[in-house]
Amino acid sequence: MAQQADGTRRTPLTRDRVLHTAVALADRAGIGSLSMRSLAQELDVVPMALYKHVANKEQLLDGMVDVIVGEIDPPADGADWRSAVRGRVLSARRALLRHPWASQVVESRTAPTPGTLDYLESVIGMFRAGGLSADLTHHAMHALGSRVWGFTQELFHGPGGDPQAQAAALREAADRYPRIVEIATAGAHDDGSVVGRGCDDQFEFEFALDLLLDGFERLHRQGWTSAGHR
Amino acid sequence: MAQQADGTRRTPLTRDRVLHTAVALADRAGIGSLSMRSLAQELDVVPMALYKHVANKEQLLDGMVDVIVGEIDPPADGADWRSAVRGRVLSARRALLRHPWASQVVESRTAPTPGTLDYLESVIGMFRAGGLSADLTHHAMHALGSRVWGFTQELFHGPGGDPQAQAAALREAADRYPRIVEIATAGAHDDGSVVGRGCDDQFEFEFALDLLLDGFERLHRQGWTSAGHR
DNA sequence: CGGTAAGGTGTACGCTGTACACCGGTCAAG
DNA sequence: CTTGACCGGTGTACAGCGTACACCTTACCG
Repeated sequence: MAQQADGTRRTPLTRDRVLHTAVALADRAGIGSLSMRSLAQELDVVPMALYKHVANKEQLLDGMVDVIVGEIDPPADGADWRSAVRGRVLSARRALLRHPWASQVVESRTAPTPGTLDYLESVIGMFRAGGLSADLTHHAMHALGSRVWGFTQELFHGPGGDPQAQAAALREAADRYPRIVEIATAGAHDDGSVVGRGCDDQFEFEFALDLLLDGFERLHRQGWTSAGHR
Repeated sequence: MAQQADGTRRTPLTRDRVLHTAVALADRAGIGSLSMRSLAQELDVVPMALYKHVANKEQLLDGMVDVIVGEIDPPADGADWRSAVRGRVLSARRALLRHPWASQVVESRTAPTPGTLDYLESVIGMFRAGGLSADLTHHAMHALGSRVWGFTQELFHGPGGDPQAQAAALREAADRYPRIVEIATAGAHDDGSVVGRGCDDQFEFEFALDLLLDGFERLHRQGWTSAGHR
């Protein structure tokens, strides 16, 4: 045992190795083909061996989330709260985009992981250090929602197939959904002649993020409090 | 066949009956216990019978989404775009909240359903009727993201267990996550003595929605266009 | 009256997560 | 030096899932 056929000792399983291999496998093969069995095979081990390092699959996914959260850059210091938050969130976005399955897994978590709590604690700290009240910060965090993670909940982010064909199908339905078609083409590029590649996700994300941060700043400056609104 | 033991003719299966029974079952037993087998049993039919009315489970979920979308009130007319959109989105929220599993299922859809497209078409129409440019409307829709459905992507919306115990655990970790604890209690109620029931979701949702709508209105008034920003 | 199609049935397959018993190796205590 | 406990990897097994496929009954239409 702990020996391979050729007699060389196998690098032992650890929780870390399990987690990082799982992340790599999900990156390569998609989250859909990550099963306890496929992961075990990847680690050249029997499926049940994983359970010595991870309580169950849910906890495996929790651990994977924390691996990704660990890739988020530390807070920049010396910046005003607005750009500090902005920068951190965009860093989270970069981390999440590196792993296409990540947003889906983050969404599916039912309880916060330790890494998650650390991250939130730190983002909240930025608002507070900037002088925003605990009250406003509370509502700001809710307003950001999943956007703190750097992703917008896209309506229909799925594989979607060939975008060319999809665009064609949409144009075909232009009499039923004229405004969707109009909106889908608007803002996509300067020449609106082709439906083409769709719109710039990064731009859309920053647009919404800045809109929210602008709102927070405005409310902060005018000393807004939730007291009068409830 | 098509007879029950007592000889009375069984009401025949239809796509609609399948869909509505599925919704009711998910409401009652939770989305987690909705399987093709459990749904079949509910309909007093063999599992494979469902496949004569629904291509597969994904399409079943699509159909269930459209049932919920069908519960959204039609647009109010005669209102300015801002309150028209607001009202419609809040109606969507009411529909979604009636079915706790709905937001999760909506999120999991990979391609838009017909009902979904109708709804989006109509919301877009409200912005356009209010005079917003196709460009601004495009970005506005992206900014709203899943909020058009009336739900914020909550960080960790899970069962979470006893909130009392959860709050106690959080307070216990107050030295590790002091700002999270502070923020969790802030804005929850006027007397901050108890962590208690958490915060008012409805308020949080409307706060963020109004912040965004305010932003759209401001940009609209100043004739904003995305051209200069990219 | 007979053929066709629609709809409900039964069986079976491959996949999933994971419970539970087992067992070899390492290491500490007697 | 032996013994016993524990840690970590193994093997088998089970219940549940979605669903492919062949079948059979019934309703209807020419």
